[in-house]
Amino acid sequence: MKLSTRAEYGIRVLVALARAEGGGPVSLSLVAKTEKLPHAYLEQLVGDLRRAHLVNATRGKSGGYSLARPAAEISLVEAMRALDGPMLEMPCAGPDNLEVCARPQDCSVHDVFQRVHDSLEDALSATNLADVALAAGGPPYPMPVRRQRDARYAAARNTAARSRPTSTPPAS
Amino acid sequence: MKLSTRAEYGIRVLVALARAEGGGPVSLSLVAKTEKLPHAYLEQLVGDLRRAHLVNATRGKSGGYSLARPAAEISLVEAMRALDGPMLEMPCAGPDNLEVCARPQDCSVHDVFQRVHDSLEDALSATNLADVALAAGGPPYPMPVRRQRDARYAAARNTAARSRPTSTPPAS
DNA sequence: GCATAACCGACTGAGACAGTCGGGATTTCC
DNA sequence: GGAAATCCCGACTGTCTCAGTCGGTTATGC
Repeated sequence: MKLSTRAEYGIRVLVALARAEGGGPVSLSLVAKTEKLPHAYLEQLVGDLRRAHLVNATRGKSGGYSLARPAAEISLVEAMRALDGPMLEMPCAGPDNLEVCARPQDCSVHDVFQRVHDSLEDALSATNLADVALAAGGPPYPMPVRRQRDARYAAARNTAARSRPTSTPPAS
Repeated sequence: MKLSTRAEYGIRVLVALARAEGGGPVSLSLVAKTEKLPHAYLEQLVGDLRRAHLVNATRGKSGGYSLARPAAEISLVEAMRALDGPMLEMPCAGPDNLEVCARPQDCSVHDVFQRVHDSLEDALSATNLADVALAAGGPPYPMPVRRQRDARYAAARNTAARSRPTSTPPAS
């Protein structure tokens, strides 16, 4: 039962964005440097977050990422799913993977893992990014003040509107 | 967030043993056949269960495995730990892995994952094998009736008493 | 002494994970 | 119109774990 670095790093990025909420986009390189994480790798992860409509991207110089919705409205379960696929993947658990159980009438573990799955999901959905950002405390995320394109929760000009046929299954 | 087959199969075996409780040892080949699981692989897993003192083994013809304690006293969290190592492994979560967090004063995710870890553990420790075996319902585990060596919860003649220096860290 | 069981260590193929790399497309600033 | 900073994307790669297999040894019952 291991947590992937994808999930960890991805959530760190989201928390960073939450702490910078309202202050215009934050560049990935800044996050990478501050959190001491590999930039090129983060690009992959944050791509998933964007495709899941959790963050918006702004291209070009002085661009970066910002949360697509207020931090208080983004739960960790969304983040985890976007980053890591369905929770507790296994033939007999979770509404995510609808695989048919190989032992139909007599599966001894079906119910248990369903319960475990649910409690995991509860714990994650009960927490949102604002909570985490707040709990992280400390100084707000370092952020160079600069003219911003008034892009607070701006329309998602990326991804959604780009006529990409949204052929993006929520996760790998 | 994936559940290993180790955990799944191992718990299936334990449930099988729980359903046969009180009826002498059950051979692995029977379990493997009934549950349609690879026998050689199960041998590995059940070895871990034995080293964790969750099952007792009886060698020789008409031997097999039985639970080391009453099913009602074996929680799933024990089983999971024996089979799969610490829950929710990651640098910032759980009392199991005491790794030092790389971002001491400012780790934004420490608390969250701690909470997730705890709720996972709660869910698992709240359930014991007797519950699962009962919930599995259906007919009791198929089991050839045969003379038994009065080995209900017999002293753990294996493993523990064999002067093996117990150099068995709970998991890999 | 033979059949059946637990035990053990070594081996292996496939796939995931954790990145890296090189380039392309956008936007801003000068 | 550059130059620079950013997002964006696909391909590649080494390492490791997972899921099993295999061959052989030891113990027990008949």
